[in-house]
Amino acid sequence: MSSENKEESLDFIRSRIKDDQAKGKNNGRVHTRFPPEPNGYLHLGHAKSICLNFGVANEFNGLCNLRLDDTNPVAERIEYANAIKKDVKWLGFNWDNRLYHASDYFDQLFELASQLIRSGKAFVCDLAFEEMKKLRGTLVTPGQNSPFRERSVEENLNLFTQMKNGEFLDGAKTLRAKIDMSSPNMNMRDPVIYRIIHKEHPKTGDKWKIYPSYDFAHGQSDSIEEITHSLCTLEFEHHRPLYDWFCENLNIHHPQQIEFARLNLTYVVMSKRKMLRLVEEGHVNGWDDPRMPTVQGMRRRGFSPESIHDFCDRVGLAKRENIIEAELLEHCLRQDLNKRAPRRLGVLNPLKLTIENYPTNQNEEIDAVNNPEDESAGTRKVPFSGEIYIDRNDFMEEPPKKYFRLAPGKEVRLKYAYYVTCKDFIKDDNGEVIEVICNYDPESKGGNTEDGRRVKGTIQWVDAKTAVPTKVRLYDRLFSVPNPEVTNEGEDFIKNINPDSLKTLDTCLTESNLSQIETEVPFQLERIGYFCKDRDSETEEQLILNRTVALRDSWGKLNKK
RNA sequence: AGCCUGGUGGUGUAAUGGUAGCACAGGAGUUUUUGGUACUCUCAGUCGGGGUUCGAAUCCCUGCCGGGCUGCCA
Repeated sequence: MSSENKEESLDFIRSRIKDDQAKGKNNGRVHTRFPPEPNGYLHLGHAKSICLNFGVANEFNGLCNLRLDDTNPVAERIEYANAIKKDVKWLGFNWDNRLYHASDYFDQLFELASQLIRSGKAFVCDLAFEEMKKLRGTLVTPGQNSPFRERSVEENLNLFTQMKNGEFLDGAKTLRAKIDMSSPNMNMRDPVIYRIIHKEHPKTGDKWKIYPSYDFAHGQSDSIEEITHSLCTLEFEHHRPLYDWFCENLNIHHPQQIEFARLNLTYVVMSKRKMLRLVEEGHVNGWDDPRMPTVQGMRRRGFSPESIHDFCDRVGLAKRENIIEAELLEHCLRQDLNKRAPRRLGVLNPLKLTIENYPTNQNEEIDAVNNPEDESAGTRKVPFSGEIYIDRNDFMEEPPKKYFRLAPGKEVRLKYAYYVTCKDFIKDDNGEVIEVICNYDPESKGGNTEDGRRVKGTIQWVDAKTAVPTKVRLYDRLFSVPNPEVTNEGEDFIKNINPDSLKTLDTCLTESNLSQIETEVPFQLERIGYFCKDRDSETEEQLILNRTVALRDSWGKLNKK
């Protein structure tokens, strides 16, 4: 029954692939690819596509290639290509020996273009950019044929070879497919398939002076790699007729292009162009800023690959436009971290707490549970003494109703340690509380007593002598509105940046066990949130923590009302 | 304006002619040595109008609304 339900709830792409496989299309073979252009860093939207393509291959007993779509040397860089490979790997996917580049196929692509010329289906056009634009027509009016459309095959072949040899300047000539200038689909109005670019290519050096356009490179690369299902986002829908036209007219293996809606997330922007602006204008500290939805940013923030997989599984797959609520991402993150992240103690805004009746100069080691969700994580020793720090917001001189924490005369449990009762507190000249004086109950070691008395409040603490001075970066949403694209007249998304998306706390204290924590491996500071060590800790020679995500806070929520 | 495409609770996604379900978010509660977690309950939906049918989210017609398309970007 349950497996039946599972089958029924396949997304539209998977059910289509399943049908194809059942019908024996491509001999039941399933082969996908993830084809990023190496002109920027991967983001969560790419992660969705990666999970889809590699996931489908995995589920249908097929393969997925990684292909760098490097057909335009003007924008592309090796640096990006390397980052892409690293990110895909980090996400946990394996392309084995199937790393390809569109540029691997430049010879074959040139030959395919020549074949098109020989069959009278492509021609060299001398029209300048503006003239070509003019003749293309508009959305509602048909275009006109290029005056160069009827050149002979021989002339076309010669000119194309001359283009290849670098005998013309950039933009002087193009190779165009000969399709239909009156097509309602602009992509079919004799699209350019090769353009002249005198620019060194990261992979092929100065061998080529002409480069294939997306439409001519992408589908043909799919075909060469014998891809069966070419999954892409909705904006390529109008290109599918062209994709199909090339395969048919070249008489080559014909993969099926299927389009799906791209991922959008609230409180961020997900386009390369907009993200570039954030970086260039200094609104964030680079592509790997933990506030960025890039794979590298998320990694630095403390996201696990598993949480991203889970998210990509849950966002679903369809053709309708969507904006996923950031809360879902946070949910996936917390769910993963909750069961795996070790617990530690720390205070963000330290307030001194002195235990008056604790024996002077006594020290102890308290046993603390590493993860209540995972018994195998065991316990650790945490130093304790009569001088500790608690978090400033865990003490109130005049507590509101239902405040379970420390206040004059009230008793709380120091997590894993003892019950303490507030006897007094000290203020400075500004009226700010600077120290809390307590007595502890020696019988309450471990956090409970034989008399079974109920102590509702439990707070975290750190030992004054051994605590590690720590800098903490509290990250919040990059934008202050769910959809940053929605702006007033004359303004743009930059206006919607959340001015408080990063707050740095310099005087935090964390338990001594944190000194040997690994970079980018998240842990939980109990009652606060999940954090991980930032790589800046090395250069600044101080423990620097990034807040991955806060714990859900029903007390804070209650107070907002 | 033309062409393509889509419209199911707040959000996302199922149900393909037969009881509109799931998740997140919201609300209420139980448990709790994290105001965390877990668990329970709950709020809330088929874009409108016609038609076909015993029966329509699903099929047909029509209207409305959203997205995309006039790069030698991908």
